[in-house]
Amino acid sequence: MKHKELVESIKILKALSDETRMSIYLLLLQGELCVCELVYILGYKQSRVSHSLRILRESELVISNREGKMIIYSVNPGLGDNKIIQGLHYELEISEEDLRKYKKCKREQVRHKRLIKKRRRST
Amino acid sequence: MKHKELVESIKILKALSDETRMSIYLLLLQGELCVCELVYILGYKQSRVSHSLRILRESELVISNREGKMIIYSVNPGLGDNKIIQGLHYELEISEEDLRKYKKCKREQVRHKRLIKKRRRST
DNA sequence: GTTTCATATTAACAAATTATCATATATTCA
DNA sequence: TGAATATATGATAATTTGTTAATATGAAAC
Repeated sequence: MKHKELVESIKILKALSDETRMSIYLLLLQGELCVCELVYILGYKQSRVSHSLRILRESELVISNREGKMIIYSVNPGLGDNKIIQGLHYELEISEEDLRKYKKCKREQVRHKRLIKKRRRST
Repeated sequence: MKHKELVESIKILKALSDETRMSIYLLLLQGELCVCELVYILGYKQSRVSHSLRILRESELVISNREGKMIIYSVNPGLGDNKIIQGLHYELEISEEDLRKYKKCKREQVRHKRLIKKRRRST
């Protein structure tokens, strides 16, 4: 049925037609991130990020993988040959501020430090 | 400012992330149409079509031109080199039913008959 | 086992969106 | 001028969406 494809595409468009979710998506385009890194970079409440990620997941724009306590999100490679997505990647760019924060997050190794925090505290 | 482009793109995505508006847009991709033709094809209330067209107009996805009593809508040719739009055109297709109705509308010359209706009646 | 940490989920609420009805505007024709 | 036609607009109710606070889940450390 042709109509189903259309509904799927509309779901993708709707998922990205929100600044919160678009910011997250553009960040994930830089590389995979766990939820706490996204919270760190964007400064949003954790539940806000989680809800947004759920919608991005349900539209199949992103995928997730558990790694221990953390859940790592990344863009769905299966959508690589979708022309809408390709156009989007060509046309849109992460904001300068988000990129700056992303780099800071990586420089400070936010994810890694969380992983070893417990260990340090217990010694 | 980079951010403004992002907001503009999100506006386009939002405008198309609705079945009513997407149907209208895909129909206009077939060729320009007046409001009464869209109402004829889609079977929606006239105000519903008008409101949808306004949002498509405000996001600059479509343009309008008055021709006498009628207002003719068409896709904005200015967006031709937008990669998102290009991907959209590649990826999405009008539904079979809408296409059938579109052809019927053209075959029956719905627009033209409206224009001459008055004349005929007055003779 | 309990505690801690990362994330998801639920519930509640305000804000935004959608479709419709009724009405207004603008154009043509007589 | 006034009637008829095509479209736009405003107001409203119904629905959906986005955010938050609070709570639940699930994994790892102890």
